[in-house]
Amino acid sequence: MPSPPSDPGENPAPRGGYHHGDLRAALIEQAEAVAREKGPEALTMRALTRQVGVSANAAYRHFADRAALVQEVTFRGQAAMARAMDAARAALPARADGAAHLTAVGRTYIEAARAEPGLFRTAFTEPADLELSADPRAAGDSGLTPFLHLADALDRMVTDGSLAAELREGAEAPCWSAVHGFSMLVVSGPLRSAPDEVVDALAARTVATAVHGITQAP
Amino acid sequence: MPSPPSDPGENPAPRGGYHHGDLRAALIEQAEAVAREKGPEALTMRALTRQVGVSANAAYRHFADRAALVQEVTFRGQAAMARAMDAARAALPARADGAAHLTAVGRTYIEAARAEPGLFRTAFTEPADLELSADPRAAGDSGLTPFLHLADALDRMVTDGSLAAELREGAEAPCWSAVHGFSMLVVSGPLRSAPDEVVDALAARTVATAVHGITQAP
DNA sequence: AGAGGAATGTGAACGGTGTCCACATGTAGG
DNA sequence: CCTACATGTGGACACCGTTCACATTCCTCT
Repeated sequence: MPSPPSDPGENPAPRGGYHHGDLRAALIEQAEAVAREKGPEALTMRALTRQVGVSANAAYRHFADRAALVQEVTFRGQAAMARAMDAARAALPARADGAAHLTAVGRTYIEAARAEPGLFRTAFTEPADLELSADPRAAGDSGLTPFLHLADALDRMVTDGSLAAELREGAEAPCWSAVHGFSMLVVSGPLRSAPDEVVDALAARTVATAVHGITQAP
Repeated sequence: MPSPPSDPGENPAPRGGYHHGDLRAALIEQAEAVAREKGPEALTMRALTRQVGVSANAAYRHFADRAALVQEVTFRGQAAMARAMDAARAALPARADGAAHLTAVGRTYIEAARAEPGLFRTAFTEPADLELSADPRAAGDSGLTPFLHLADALDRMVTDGSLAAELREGAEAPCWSAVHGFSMLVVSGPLRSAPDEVVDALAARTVATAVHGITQAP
C-alpha cells in the first residue's frame, strides 16, 4: 500500500482522495513530459501509469486507448508551437509584409521542432488524424493553430500584393511540405547530427526557397 | 529425405522441409511484401517467421535484430525509387535542362511514395540511419540512390547555368525537404484522403516551388 | 566413407506491451 | 446512514523482441 502520494515531489500535488484527484490531467501531463524527453515511442500506458503511481487499467477510465492519450499530447505539442508562432509574429515590426510573416511562421515551425524534438515527433508524426489541424485544442492564445498561422500569413501576402490571388489556393502545400520535411530531416533524418550553424543556414534557405518559390506559377 | 523442388513459388509457407534453403532471402522478400501492403508497423519478427513457416528464433541466425531486417527492406524501397528515377530521367528529351531533371526527380519521389505508401514509410520514415542515403544497396541500375539523383540534377542545373554556382551548396536541403514533406502529407497526413487530381496539382506545384525557389539567394 | 564441426532450426522462457474482465474501494446523493 | 456510481486494482490473454540450451542438417577434412 503506497500510503503517501508516492510522488517524487514532481507534481504540484493534485491533492487526492485516494482516488488520486485528477488522474486524467496527471496522465496527460506526465505523457507530455515523457514525450518531451524521450519521444512518442516511450509513451506506453503501463509506464505512464506506473510513473503516476496508479495501476495500468486506471488509465482506461479516462482514455479509450493509448491513441486517445497520445492525441492529447499531440494537441499540447501543436498548441505550444502555435504559441511560439503567436510570439514570433507579435515581435515583427508593425508594417512587416506578408512574406515576413510567412518567413516567421516557417522558421518558428522548424525552431520548435529543433527545440523539442520528442514533442514535435509526437505532435506531428504520430499516425493521428491530422484533419484536426484546425482543432481549437491545437491553437495558441491567438486562437490560431500552426496550420492556420500559415494560412493567415499567405492571406496577408495576397493582401499586400506579393502573392497573386490566383496562386493563393493550394499555396499551403508547398510551404507546409518544406518546413515539415526539413524538420523531419533535422529531427530524425540525415541532418540529425549536423552542426547547429549548418542547420541554421539550411533552415533559413529552405524557408526562403518556399517563400520565394510560391510566387511563381507552376 | 531428398530435397524435392522446394521451389521459390509461394509466399504462404510450403517450406522445403529441413533447412529451408535460403531463409534470409525468404524473410527479406516476405518483409518487403508485407511492408508494401501493411506498412512498417506490420513488420514483426514473429509474424514474418510464421508466414515463412519457421520458428521465431530462426530469424536471428540471419539478422541481429528486427532493425536489421527492416533496414534491408529500407534498402529495397529506396532502390525501387531509384530505379523509377532512372526511368524517368531516361525518358527525358536528350537536351532536357537541369531544371527538367530536377523536376523529374522530385515528381518521381512523390509518385513513388503515393504508389507504394507502405514501402515508402518503411524506407523513409523508419528510425534508421539515413546517413546510408548513398549506400549502394539503395541504388538503382544507374548506381545512383534517390539522394544522389537529386544531387546530380542540381549539378546539371549549375552546368547549364540555371543555378548559380554559389547557390549549389546546400541546395539539396530545400528540395529534399519539399518532396519528402509533401509525401508525408499525402501518405500519412492531411492530404491522405484528398482526391487524386488535387494531389497531382499540389505535387506539381510543390516541386515547381522548390525548383524555382532554389535559384533565389536566401 | 566416416567423423566431426559449423550452420541452421527448435522450444521454452523472460520481460515488456495494450487491453479486457471481475472485483474492490472511496465519494457523493438521497 | 446507506446506497449507487465513478474510479482504481489484480489477474489474465494475446501479442511482441530477444536469449538460452538443445536438436538437426550440411559440409569438409581425413
